[in-house]
Amino acid sequence: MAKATRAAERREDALSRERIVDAAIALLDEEGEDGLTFRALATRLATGPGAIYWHIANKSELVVAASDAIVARALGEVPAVATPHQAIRRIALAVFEAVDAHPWVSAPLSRAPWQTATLQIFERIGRQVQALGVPGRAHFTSASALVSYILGVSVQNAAQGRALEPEVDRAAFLGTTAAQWKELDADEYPFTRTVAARLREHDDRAEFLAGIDLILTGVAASR
Amino acid sequence: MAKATRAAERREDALSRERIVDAAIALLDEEGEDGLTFRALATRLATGPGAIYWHIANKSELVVAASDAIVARALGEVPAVATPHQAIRRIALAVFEAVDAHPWVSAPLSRAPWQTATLQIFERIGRQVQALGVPGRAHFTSASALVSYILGVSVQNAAQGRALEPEVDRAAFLGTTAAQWKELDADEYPFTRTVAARLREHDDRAEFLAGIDLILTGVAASR
DNA sequence: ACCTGAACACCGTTCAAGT
DNA sequence: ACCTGAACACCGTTCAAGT
Repeated sequence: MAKATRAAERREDALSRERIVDAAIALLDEEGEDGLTFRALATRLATGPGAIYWHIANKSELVVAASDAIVARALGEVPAVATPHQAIRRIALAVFEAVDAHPWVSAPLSRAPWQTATLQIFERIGRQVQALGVPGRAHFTSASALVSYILGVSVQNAAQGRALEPEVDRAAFLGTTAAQWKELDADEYPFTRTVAARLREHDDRAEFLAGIDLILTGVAASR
Repeated sequence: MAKATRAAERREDALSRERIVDAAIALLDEEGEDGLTFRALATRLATGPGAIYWHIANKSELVVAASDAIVARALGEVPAVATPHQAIRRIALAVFEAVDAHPWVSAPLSRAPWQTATLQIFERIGRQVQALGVPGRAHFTSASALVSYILGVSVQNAAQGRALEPEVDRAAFLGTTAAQWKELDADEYPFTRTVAARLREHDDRAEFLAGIDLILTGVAASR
């Protein structure tokens, strides 16, 4: 190891990929997607914007690394449970809540497919699908469907949260949306108008898990 | 109607929201997401960038309007079919293929929830769910799950396509990915390694529709 | 090897001035 | 009412120069 490298490692304020990613996560959480700029990040790391490029290729790679870290952390905290069905629900919920807490994860998750984060979710879900005891040829399809659904809902939910003014609470928001839906054109939106009433008692997490159960029922039926 | 307005309407090169959105779609299709700038758009419309702001509030609204147009067009072309199950597959496939052909639709679709496009898909799917004859309380959950899945897969698939170099064909890409999956760490990715072989015979559309069938099986079981 | 920060080549958006 | 285009306030990224 070169002398210069060791010296840099010893300084606790030395730049590193890890420190940069951590600072990026903090910035994204505090200021939102638009808050992450190389200038703001450099200021936070007490350096110039150019320094970051020695450790990371570009902004896209930085955001992907940040989202990988969030997903890895979330999956690492999923507790072991008795049945594969329960395990799948736990993994799904962990992803949902991670994206809900860090809405900026949506962008890399839906922009960079089969990155580490997606692959980790796929792997974790896939193992439980295997454990369900369905035929081998159904494994890939079932795991893919579950992962697509999980990502789809999580991304949609995060967008919902982002669109909301912070001071508007969920109940008020659902009430407003329900009212809007009821005023839609009766010929164009008959279904939406009919289910608008149901929106008031809407529970995102419960609805999300109900969808998981729907898919798992379908998977079980393929036995 | 004011004289000035009528005069403008008569000139075939007069600016209008519709002409702007059409030009934006063309630009997005030809140059990709980064190709849409107010300067490029203004050049194409033979005007200055400021002129556009008279008709459209900002870039976000423009991209949402463009994606709404794409989805509306795609849904408008879905043929009527015999069974609700078949109809749901057709609607799903129409969305999938629209997003595949216009990958930039992904961004507004996953960023602006319950915009016109999402609502239209929800409505169309919902009507067919009603026709399936499941109990009323299951309508909302079933339609939501289907829409989330459809959007999830479509967005993920579009990202896949965008990541690919244009000259790399699908077969070669799947081969490379399968090879990469097989070289993953055996302890960390046992499932992914196992299903890697299946990737070579992977058919995106077939896999997508298999997922739809999975959910519909689950919906039917809730009767 | 790693850091600095000015500079480059862009953006979206605004706005005074025109017609 | 609608259009023009210069100007403002930013960006991500590069790179010569430093240590």
